[in-house]
Amino acid sequence: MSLRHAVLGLLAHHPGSGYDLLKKFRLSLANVWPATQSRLYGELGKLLEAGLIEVTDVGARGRKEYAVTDDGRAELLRWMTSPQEDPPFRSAQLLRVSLLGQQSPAGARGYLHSLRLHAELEHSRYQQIRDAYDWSGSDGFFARLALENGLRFTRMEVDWADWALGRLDRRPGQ
Amino acid sequence: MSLRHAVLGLLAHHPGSGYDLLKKFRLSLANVWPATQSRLYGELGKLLEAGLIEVTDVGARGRKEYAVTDDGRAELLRWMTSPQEDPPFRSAQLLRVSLLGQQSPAGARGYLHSLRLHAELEHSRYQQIRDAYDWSGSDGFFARLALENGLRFTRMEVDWADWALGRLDRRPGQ
DNA sequence: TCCATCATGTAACCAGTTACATGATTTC
DNA sequence: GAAATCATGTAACTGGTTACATGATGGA
Repeated sequence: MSLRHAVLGLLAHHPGSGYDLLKKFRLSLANVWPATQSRLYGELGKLLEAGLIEVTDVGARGRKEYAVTDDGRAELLRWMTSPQEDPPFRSAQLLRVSLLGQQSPAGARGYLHSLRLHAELEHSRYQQIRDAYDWSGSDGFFARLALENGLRFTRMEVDWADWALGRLDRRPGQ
Repeated sequence: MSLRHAVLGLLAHHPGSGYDLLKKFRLSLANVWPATQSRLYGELGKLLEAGLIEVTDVGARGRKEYAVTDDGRAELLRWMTSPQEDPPFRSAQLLRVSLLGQQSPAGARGYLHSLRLHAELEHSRYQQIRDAYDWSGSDGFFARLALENGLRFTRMEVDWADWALGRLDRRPGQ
């Protein structure tokens, strides 16, 4: 249940409409917690019903501006220190690796290669983001931390794939 | 839609009942693609209906032994080279980091500390698994690759947390 | 005989996806 | 006047969770 908290966090930073939030999800939060438009509006409705946000303004074209309530801010802080309720870790990539024994040796090698390539592309994508922005503002500080995590993660994936490919080559028996 | 492929992969390796599979999910696959009992039985039903698996034996206590069909094997191979249909990446941890600006500086530091601690515990848990098993068999080869990914990931998280904490300390202005 | 384990399922609910639907306002 | 953008929503479906429910069998 984290889309809820992403919304609370964004609205705590600055009030806005569903449409405004959607843009933030497409930009800064896309690599961390992507959200679809329909889901976002649904969650805004639930948040409103639960009293965690409120409508502070209704503008042109039916635009509703939302802001967090005190209850919402409390819920946000509660969640901040509750990592135990996070969704369990799942990785289709690692699942494939685990099941690679069902593949031909060439297929297995090919998959590890494609993982390596993908990680490398992601890594340079993150590098571009890093180099394109000015992170000195107070706004960008924590986004920069998250980005660094992405950079290091993709770097790790490339290194790991190299290690795995090496081990596969030196594999005893077949 | 990957529980489906986890099941196909396990059954392709060796036929078995839902109960058998459940044990494998609790042991080897728990860190990669956890599954609940109810979901697993549900998926077996769907797989059967779709003709990707078949019942090869009915034993005591209503035990049904399943095996993959040719269609199932084909589907497994198709999925193996289709990473584009994987679920989108989401991380509640990184979402928290991104929203850490809503916290007090002490709260932010505390959260990064707790992340570091958690990563360290996970790392030593993986180390214990690595040291407790004999990975030389053909069976364990790919599981060992997945485990190494976990080891490197948790290592990366610890290093990243240290880097982030250092940056937080040296943060200009407040 | 009792307990652990084997063994399978259902029901209610929550989170997320894709596709569909509608209409107002601004800008060229 | 047409097109882009602003703006909000609904419906059908899939995947996942927790909790509930039931019963057989083997060994102490």
